[in-house]
Amino acid sequence: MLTKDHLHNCKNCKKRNNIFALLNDEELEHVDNNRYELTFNKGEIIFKQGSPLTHVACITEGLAKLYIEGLNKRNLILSFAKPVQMIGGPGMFVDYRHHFSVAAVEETTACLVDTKIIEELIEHNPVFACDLLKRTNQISIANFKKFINLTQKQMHGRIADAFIFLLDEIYGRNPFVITISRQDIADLTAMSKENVIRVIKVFRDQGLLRVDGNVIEILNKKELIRIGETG
Amino acid sequence: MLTKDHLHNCKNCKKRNNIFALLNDEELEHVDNNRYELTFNKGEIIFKQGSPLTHVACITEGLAKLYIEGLNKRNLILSFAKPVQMIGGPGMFVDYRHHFSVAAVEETTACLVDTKIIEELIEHNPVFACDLLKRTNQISIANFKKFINLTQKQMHGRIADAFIFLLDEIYGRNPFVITISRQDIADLTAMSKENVIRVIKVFRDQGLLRVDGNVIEILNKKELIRIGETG
DNA sequence: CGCGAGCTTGACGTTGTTCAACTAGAGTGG
DNA sequence: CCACTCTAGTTGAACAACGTCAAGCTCGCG
Repeated sequence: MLTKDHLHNCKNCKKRNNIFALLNDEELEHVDNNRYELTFNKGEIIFKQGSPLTHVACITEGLAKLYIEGLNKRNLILSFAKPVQMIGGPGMFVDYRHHFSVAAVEETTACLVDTKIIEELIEHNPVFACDLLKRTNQISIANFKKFINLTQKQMHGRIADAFIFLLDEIYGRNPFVITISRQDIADLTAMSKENVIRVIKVFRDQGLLRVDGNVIEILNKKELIRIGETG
Repeated sequence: MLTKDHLHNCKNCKKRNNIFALLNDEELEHVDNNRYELTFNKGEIIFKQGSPLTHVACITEGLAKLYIEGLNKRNLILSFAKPVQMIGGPGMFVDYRHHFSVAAVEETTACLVDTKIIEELIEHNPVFACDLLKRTNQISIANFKKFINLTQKQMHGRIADAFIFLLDEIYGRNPFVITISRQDIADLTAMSKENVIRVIKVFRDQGLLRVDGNVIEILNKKELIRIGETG
């Protein structure tokens, strides 16, 4: 399902990532000529860990999860990508492979841009290169926080963090309908799905959350933040 | 303790990082004019987490640990840096702060290069920029592996990994004298120092290691690798 | 000789996983 | 319209993994 009808071109695109604002018309057109826009159904794989890295993805619609396929079929969700976010592989300049998988959590459309184009831009447009380095660094910093979360907090703190994250970074309103599964929350917090459910139950009983199936309402954000901070 | 006597200049330096081979004479001289070489005693802080990021460090002698200061005075060691490795902060282009601390594990000497110089190089030398992106990506990939290690392996697997790492990446010979403490191994593997000691004892009793104070000999590397792989 | 820091050990309690069973809801075919 | 099935969610109980606490040890150093 390839189409360029939906968005006429990168120059006028309302859903393009900020980084493309750093390009001149000629460069933008070059990107435009080397992209594919396509839509993935819920659950479908966008990038598969281990496969060749040939394109970066820019999410224009929906929600995708970025996750490492670890030991014994266990996954670890690194982050999510929603519209306007770009997913660039760390395999660039290294081994040109994907080091994590990306899958659509909801129906998701993405523009795929050839990595060669990105590399050309890096080489010829220093501002673009700096911005990319900035983004890479921001991801590194976020990963440091994640390291501490996963290794030094216990379950309650990790789940509290997760719900604050889902509210502030993903769904952006309260109450919200979660489109990710309990297993996804487990993969995000590195715990078993059974314990995810148990901790949610505790929070619900304490009046911190209202949970009705997939509808979640954060009732006491401050307390959740406190739990997340103290571990 | 500032000196430039030890190494006459960057151009002839035998201990410079490969990345500087990508610079021309003029650029190298620019670096040379904006660096300080200094020596840190064992235990001394080279960079402090949270402090302003003004320089990157190139280790020319000794061994340093890079660690996040987490919750309740607990640290997490991200990696080590030994001679010829460069330590560049992820705060560059972001908030210009250090996001981890760096401390000398042994007496360590380092060249400190102003981040402004590095940024100028990135902007004017695309090959340098690409190489830096490559390094950043390699670190990201290593961090993914660390995520899986810390969240999906249990203590025996993590300790086995740690000793293989110390042998292959840090000390490079067998037997070797560890200059890091048990607490450091604990911070590296995200476990308590008591359990580090207990697992080492098990490995010793199983004939995988010989341990005499700080002298370690890997007796059965294959089995340790197997334990590390299976978790 | 005594002191202090790092190392070691055992006992104990807590945290978190696993396993098995059960439930609810969404699709599917007769 | 009703079984049937499949998946996600839920619960409880048993168990394993891991951290904490307290005590004792070793060794270098003043």
